[in-house]
Amino acid sequence: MPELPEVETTRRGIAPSLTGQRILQVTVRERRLRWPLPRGFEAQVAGCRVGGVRRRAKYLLVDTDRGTLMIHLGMSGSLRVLDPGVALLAHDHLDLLLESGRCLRFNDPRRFGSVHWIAGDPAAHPLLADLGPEPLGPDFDGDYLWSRARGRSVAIKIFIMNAAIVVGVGNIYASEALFRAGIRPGTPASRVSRARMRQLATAIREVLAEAIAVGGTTLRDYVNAHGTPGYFRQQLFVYERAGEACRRCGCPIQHRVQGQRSTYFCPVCQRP
DNA sequence: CCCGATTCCTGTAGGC
DNA sequence: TGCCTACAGGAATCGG
Repeated sequence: MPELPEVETTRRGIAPSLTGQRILQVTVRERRLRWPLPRGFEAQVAGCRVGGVRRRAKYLLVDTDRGTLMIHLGMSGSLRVLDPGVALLAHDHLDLLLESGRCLRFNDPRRFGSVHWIAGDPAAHPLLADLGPEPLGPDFDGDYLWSRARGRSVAIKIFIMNAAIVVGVGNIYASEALFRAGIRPGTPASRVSRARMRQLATAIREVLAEAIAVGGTTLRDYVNAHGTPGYFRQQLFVYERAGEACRRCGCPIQHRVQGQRSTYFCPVCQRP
């Protein structure tokens, strides 16, 4: 499931094939995505020239000379750059035909993903306007996390998965970062010390950077722009390892449901 | 404001 | 073998 590292890997994969290209044709096969694709979308996008591809949180922003195409991969979405003539698969919802002859194809079985056309300033879009800082950017550190956690009783794992606090941290990397920082996922955010918050911020940055370096995590569906999986799965310490031995201390990894999400932790390495 | 619950969707896995 | 159910989850939205 695409979190920040998978989205960033996708961005790096598609950007060289898109930048400078004119979008010749837009084909929509399924409009019922997370937000329905409006009529007229095709006409707005066709004919645009791509300036570059950015990422904000888990959104991909394709900048063009007329506006910005914003794409979210949801939990099962993928974007691939394909040579002409590649056969359609189930859930291939959108194609952008490029002047190179290749095609950017959006596939999303569960349709939690979305595609928006933004005519104006992307930063002002309602889905982007209230987002917290980028975890790999200059505005994110332990002191920031600690100050935002004042008066918050919510569990620290829920807290760091809140995009208004910090973006891009999903279920996998939240569990992994909390393991590295030695913090129990259920600890109230306000009870995490400033020193621990600094460790947590460092752990979040490190786990995301390491995952990006190996192309992200593939559990089931995720593939990058070239159709290949990511390899961070073999570096996971706790996620989906319930009952298995902790790689640091050997104790069995525990599993809980927290905020309707699976959470994993080591009861020894992550003391209450 | 804060926080927990609900909702969207479909492929997969497990039980019988 | 086949049917049914539970589960996976990003994030908006709603209700308390």
